[in-house]
Amino acid sequence: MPSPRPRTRIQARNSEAILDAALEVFSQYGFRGATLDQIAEVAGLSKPNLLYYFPSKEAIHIALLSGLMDTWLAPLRALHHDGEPVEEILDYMRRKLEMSRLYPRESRLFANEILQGAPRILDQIEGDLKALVDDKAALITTWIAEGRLAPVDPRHLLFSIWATTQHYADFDIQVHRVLGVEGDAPYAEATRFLTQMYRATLTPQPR
Amino acid sequence: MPSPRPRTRIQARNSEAILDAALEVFSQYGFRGATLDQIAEVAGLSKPNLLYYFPSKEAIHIALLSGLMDTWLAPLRALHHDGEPVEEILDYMRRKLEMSRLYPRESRLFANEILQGAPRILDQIEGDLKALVDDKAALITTWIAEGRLAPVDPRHLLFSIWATTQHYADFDIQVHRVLGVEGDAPYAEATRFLTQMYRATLTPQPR
DNA sequence: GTCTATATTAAGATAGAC
DNA sequence: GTCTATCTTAATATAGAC
Repeated sequence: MPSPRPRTRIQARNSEAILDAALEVFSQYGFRGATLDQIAEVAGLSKPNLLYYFPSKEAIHIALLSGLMDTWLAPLRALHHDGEPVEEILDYMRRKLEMSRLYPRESRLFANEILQGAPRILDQIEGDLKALVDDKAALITTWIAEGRLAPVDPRHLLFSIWATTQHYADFDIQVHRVLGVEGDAPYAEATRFLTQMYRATLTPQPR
Repeated sequence: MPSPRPRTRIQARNSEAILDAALEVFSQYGFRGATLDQIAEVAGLSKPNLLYYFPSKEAIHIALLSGLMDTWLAPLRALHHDGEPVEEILDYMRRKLEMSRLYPRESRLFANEILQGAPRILDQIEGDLKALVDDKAALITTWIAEGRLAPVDPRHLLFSIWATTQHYADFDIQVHRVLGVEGDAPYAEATRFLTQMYRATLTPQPR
């Protein structure tokens, strides 16, 4: 679902600016905590002009969320059966971590939505997301049965990958303050640590 | 820091009810997204009566947060040097997971505060939390040097424990919908999975 | 397409009766 | 201590000029 009427160049540019500003504000304060004044300020437009492009505050929020789930699931969709299982899952984890690094605002928007009870994406969670998880859990179960992966609970494995990777976007500020650093340094360290952890967890033990 | 003037029984009971209702609402919608009307509704009191017990919306929020950090750090403080290292850390992880199960609202309040840039607890993050993490990271480093723990990055290990355990409170609704279950069942499964994962990660490999 | 001005509702907070 | 009524500000949204 694209943003409304992006026909002329100026319309496309302003729609973009509004969605970008809205992502900034919604991802930090949630739907109800965000205000159109803030979004207009960040977008560099007047508040009525915002509502010329989108019919309401909720319409802006929905426009942001509608594309989000697909983007968020893409790394998991790319988990294929043709590679070496441990490395396949490690690649998935690293793709997810890279998403946190490149799109922290999208991660926080998603986190805010879930924290508030997922009122606008519950259907997708019970539909697309659950179906995809069921599918990939079956693949992981197959790998385990073949002895190519240590016997782990596939769904909780996926939860742990989501949790550990999204943590670096959602709890960004805590990570930086506790480490006493700025910038992307934590991501390099996290890649090493998480690779080590999941390799140890997933590598089958011949005994 | 206790809630204000809990002298008589009725005052104590109402203060309790307000804080409990506020926890419910703030943890779901964040500070700005929550309204006094909602809190009053949940508490079963009138809005002016709320403001008889607390001087402002912010005062209620601060009362909730002020005790939260200590509660949240208690499990980590209890990580001692006298046990067997792998089991000590597993115990810590399980204490943290149990906190998520028993106090999901507190976990979400904390998550909301961090997502919004931690405006009211940044000092404690850079102070108490960082100091505690530095202290326990040193302990973990010692264990590693003694060969009693696999060589892992101690701070990212702690981040991963926070992320994986808090996930079951903060993303509660997603976990339940994806698994297609209700109640505490996910916690039992998570305990098994996370115990397995951290044991594999932390057990030193003699080679 | 964009703005100023404004209508309308909701939210935080207070006054004052009981 | 608790309520109704109300003040004030802020927020969503619209009207209408340019």
